[in-house]
Parts: sequence; C-alpha cells; structure tokens
Amino acid sequence: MNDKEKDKDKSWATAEDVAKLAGVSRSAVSRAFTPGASISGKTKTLVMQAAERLGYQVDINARNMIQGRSSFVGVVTSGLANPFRVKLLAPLAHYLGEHGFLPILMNADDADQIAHSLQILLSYRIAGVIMTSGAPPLALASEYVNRRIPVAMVNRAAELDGADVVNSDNDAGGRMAAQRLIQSGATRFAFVGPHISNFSGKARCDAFVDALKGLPRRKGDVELCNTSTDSYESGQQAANTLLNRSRGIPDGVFCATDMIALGFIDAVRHRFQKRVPEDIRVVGFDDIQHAGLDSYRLSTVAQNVQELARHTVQVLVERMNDFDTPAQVRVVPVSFVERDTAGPISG
Amino acid sequence: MNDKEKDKDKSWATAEDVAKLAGVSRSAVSRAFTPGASISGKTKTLVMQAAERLGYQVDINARNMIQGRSSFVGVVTSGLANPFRVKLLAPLAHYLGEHGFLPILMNADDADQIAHSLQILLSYRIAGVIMTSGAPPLALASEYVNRRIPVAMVNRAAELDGADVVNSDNDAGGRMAAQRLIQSGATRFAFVGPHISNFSGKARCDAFVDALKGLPRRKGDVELCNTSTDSYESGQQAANTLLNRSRGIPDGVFCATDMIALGFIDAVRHRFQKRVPEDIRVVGFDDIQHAGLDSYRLSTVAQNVQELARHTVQVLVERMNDFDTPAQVRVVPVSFVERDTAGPISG
DNA sequence: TTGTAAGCGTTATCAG
DNA sequence: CTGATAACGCTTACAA
Repeated sequence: MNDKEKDKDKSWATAEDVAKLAGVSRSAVSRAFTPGASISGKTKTLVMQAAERLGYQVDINARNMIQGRSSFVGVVTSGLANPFRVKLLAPLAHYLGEHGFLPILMNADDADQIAHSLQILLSYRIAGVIMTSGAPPLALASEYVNRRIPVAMVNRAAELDGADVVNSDNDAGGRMAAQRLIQSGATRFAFVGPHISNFSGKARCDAFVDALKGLPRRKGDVELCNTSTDSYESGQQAANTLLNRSRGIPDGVFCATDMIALGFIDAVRHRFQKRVPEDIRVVGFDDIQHAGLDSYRLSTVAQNVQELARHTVQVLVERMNDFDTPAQVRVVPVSFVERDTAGPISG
Repeated sequence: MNDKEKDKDKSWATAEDVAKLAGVSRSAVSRAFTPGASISGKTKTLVMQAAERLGYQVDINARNMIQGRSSFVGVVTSGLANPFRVKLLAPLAHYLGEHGFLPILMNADDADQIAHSLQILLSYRIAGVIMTSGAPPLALASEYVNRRIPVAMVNRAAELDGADVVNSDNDAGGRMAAQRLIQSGATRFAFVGPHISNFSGKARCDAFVDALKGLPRRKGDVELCNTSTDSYESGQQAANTLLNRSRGIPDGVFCATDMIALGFIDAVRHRFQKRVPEDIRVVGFDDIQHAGLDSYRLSTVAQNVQELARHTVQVLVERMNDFDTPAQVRVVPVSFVERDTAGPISG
C-alpha cells in the first residue's frame, strides 16, 4: 500500500532506479550521462535503455550542487512594457542556453520588489547577473559585485568597477540620425529623449548635436527636449512642448527611442494636424516591432539585439571563469533602417 | 594559501559557516530560517546577525531536494513576438511568486527546440507546466500529464484529460463585438481570424456569427475570412482578400486578435484608401499596448490578464496538491474597451 | 529548546 | 572499465 502510493507520486526516477533496472551501479548511470566519461558502449546502451523506460533525466540541481556551480543567470529588467527589452530576451535566453545556463527573469518594476529579487537570486545561487538598461539602480549591481558574482550590463554607463558593459554604438547612431536628417533637407533640428539622467539618451543626444555642429544651412541651435522616460507618452508630451513654442517649429527631429518617436509622430499628426515626413522628419532608435507597421513606417537606427545578447553572455561567461579579469566595454554596431518618416533624400 | 583561495571564490556562505560564527549548530541555523520552527528568540537573533554579516541565504535547491519538491514551473510559450502573450507573463510570474514558484520561460518557436525544452524542464524537476495559447502541440502536454506533472493551459481547448484550462470568455467577447458593430449601423459583416485550426479563434467566430443571426437589416451572410496566424500580416492579407472581391465590401469587421485588426486597418487605410471607422468599422480582441496608440485607437474586447494569470496559477497549485482531482475549465470575463474604430453608436 | 546523525540525488575519488 | 564510498548544503527525526 505504502509502496503503491510512493510509485504514484514520486514520478521522478532516480539514478538508483535506473541502475537497478539496468543491473549496474549508480556510478555507471552517472557516467552514461557524462559526456566523455570512461564507460563501455555496452553498459552505456544498457543504461540508456533503462533510463528511457523510466523516463529518467539527470537532476540538474543535484549535479550542480556537488559540482559547486549553478546553471542560473539572473536577468533583471525594468519591465516587460518596453518592447525593446522584450526583444532582447529571446536572444539572451538563446545564448545563455548555449552555455548551459537558464535565465531567471526578474521584473524590477517597483523598488520594493527589486530588493526582494536580490534575495531570491542569491537563494538560487546564480552564476551571474545580466542587467538591462533602465531602472535597476547601480547600488543593486554593486551588491552582486561585492559578493563576487559576475555582472554584465546592457546599454548602461560603465560606472561600476568589476562589471562588464555591452552597448550599442550610440555615438554612431546619433551621427547617422543627424546625417540622414541633413540629407532630407531639414534645417531646424531637435532632439527628444531622456538626455540628462539616461546614459544611452545622453550619448545619442551628444553625438547628434555634435554631428550638426558647423552645418551652414542650420537655423538656430539644436533644440533639446528632455523627457523623464523613454515611453510613448513622453513623446506626446515633447510634441506639445516643441510645437507650442512661438519660435519656428523644428523640421528634423531625432527621438532617443522608437516609442518616443511613435508618441511624437502621433501627437504631431493627430493633435497638431501636421504631416510626417512632409512637415517634420523624424528618426527613431531601436527598431522595435511597431516601427515597421504601415501607420508609422518609422525610419530608425536599429540595434542589433542578436549581437548585443551574444556579447553580453560572452563577457559574463569570461568573468565567471576569472572574476578578476579587467572590466570590458564592448560596443555593438548599429545600422540605419530606411522607411518613410525621414522623408526623401533631397538634392 | 589554499584557504585563502577558497575564501576568495567560494563566495557562498553555508549554514555551517553561519553556525560557527553564531556559536550554534547547523540545525539551529536551519530552524532560524524555517518559519514556525521551534527556536528561541535569542538564538534566532544570534543566527540572523551572523547570517547578515556573512550574507547568507538558504540554498533553495538544497532545501527543495531534501524536501522532495521543486520551486520551478515551466512556462512554455510560442514566442515573445506576440504582445498579448508577453502581457500575460508579468502577472503569471507574480502569482507564481506568491506561491513560492519561479517561472522557467521556454520559447517554443521551433519544433526542434520544443522537444529539447521538455528535457530541460524535466531536468529541473519542475513542479508544473503552464502552456499559453499557440504553438505547443498537445502531444507535448500529454507527455507531462503522463509523468503526472500538473499542466495548466491558457486559452486553449480542453482536449486533454487531466489538464486544467483557463480561458477568456470568447463567447461573450464575440457577442460583444457583434452587438457593438450592430449598434454602429453596420449591415455587412465579416470575421477575420484563424477560425478553423485555432481554438480561441473558432470560439470567437462562432459567437460572432451566432449573435448576428436573424438580424433584419443584415445584408448577405457573414463573410468568414480564415487566416493561418494571428499576426499583423494575416490582417493585411485578409484585407486584400475581402476588399478585392466583386461583391460589396463589409462595413463591420471583427478581428480575432488586435494584431490582426491592426494589419487589417493599416491595409484598408493605406492600400485601399478607405476610412476606418467611417467606411469600415473594426473591432479587435486582446487589448494589447498597440491598441491604445493614437494612430489606431482600436475598439476591442479586452482580456483580463490579471485574472487569467491568477486562475491559471490557482488551478495549477490545486492539481499539485492532488493530481487526480477532476479537470477544471475556468472562464474569465472579458470587457469591451471603447475607442474609435467601431465608430459612433448610430440611432 | 537544542545538538547529533541520517539522508535527499548527484558526482568525484579511489580501489579493484 | 567498474563499483563502493564520501561529499555537496540542507532539513528532519531522534535523543538529550
């Protein structure tokens, strides 16, 4: 009776069960599942057959425990509301998987939750942490570094000693945007984005402004419209600010993210009845899914999520192998995606 | 020397370290971290102080191993490209967390990967599986059920014995759409979506058609435009099909998902130069982020992701406690979100 | 309330 | 190549 109950619920077969069925020792089973272990083909097939019949799989946690390692990597991101960060997730999971790691997703939306997430990740003995742009404060990151847990950051300032950083080439992106806007014949420029507090925003802004310096036909200074977030709503608000001014309105606008650009364009079109790109040319940054929709067809600077993810996992793994290796900063190339909002290239 | 190296890399403090520092036994440490264990306040604070100093956290995997349970739940979803499924993720993670579970995200995009994901999840000794609508085939689900691993499905047919299902009220949603389109004065109706192969699509379609039966002013049958996916592209293609026909074009269209609706609307507006809602009224289903953007302002049937997630976790946990409990089907209410694409309510 | 000892499912070590 | 034995970090009888 008791045995039957056990059979019923203990659905997990153990190495011992397999060993018994195959008529070998537990060690033999272990070896059969260890690539490159010294075991004869005969016993291996014997074990594998028994394992198949019992539906046995090695218990990764038990294996990790004895090997003193972990197969978890914390991915702390500041919200699934941001399409770009979501887009980064799949390739990140992919490359982590290639190294035998499993991502543990941590939503860092509230500040409370964020402290709790640290505890959880520690409880799971994570092998490393990946922090994507946005909310997670630096203090949190240094908590990990202090515990000698490898940290890799994506699209953030390299402010933390001992943590690697992988960034898109914001500088090149900002210059591309400027160049493209110049080609379209714009003469009055504006930047919209979080260029004060946000690292990426600042870099994109600086490069944009810099590339516009000394342009002969330019009218007035480049208007800098700072936003508090990188959201659609921020883009709408920026349009209100920029188009309600008494001076001439800009005709070439670079938005720090696609979501901002979308909000800006929608406000320009539906609230101010102006046309994009005819009246105002707009360039975004990220190349999220929305950018390709027919209602927008946003010209934008595309981040290469695949490469971003690959390098991030790579630096993280390198630091796992040697925690005291010097911190790296890797820059991933961006590319310009031509659609409609930047207007035609004029003589 | 050897000791120093150990100190350097073995950054994880163990219960033994804490015990030593606090001057108590390992069991005392364990008890201090077990809610409701019999331990004196004095020793507990002693332990906690030592733990604090060493940055100790209980190793959840070791704990789970000895307690014969797992804190992982597999969430197998058919791709982060679908905004609705992404929207479901955060609340799912939230409610799982409330029960002490951690989601393991499995991307089920290719068929190859999907078989591999089964292995991985088994290796982690998951306590249960949540399958969201879409790709993951039923055969995979039954693999889990056969191993007596609890399975909960979201927005899928209740075809699998021993697996619980949580659905949005597609029936009510389809009727809402019909009613709203009738109110807007439409007389020629069409449904666009995967109503043949897809469970949700079929249910929404049936309810829509049914609610339109016997409508006096109706012109012709409800046109059923089947799509192969629930994507933006499918919506665009559907518009090509529907608007290129020689018969009169529909003026009241219900799309099975918001992404389809977006594609349909964009094609109608930009390829056929017709107006939404003036020429064609459109209603969607899901209420994804895009639906609220000013360029669309899509009127749609909103799914309640919060409740969907809550119930899903609830049925899963119930089945964990008693695997042989009869399978449940729970239906979560939907609500209509009024925006612009359904047009004004006419006489 | 406490400490001691056994055991969870693995793999590493060391004989044979 | 194979099998016994110890160990990983933890919880939980059991005894004190």
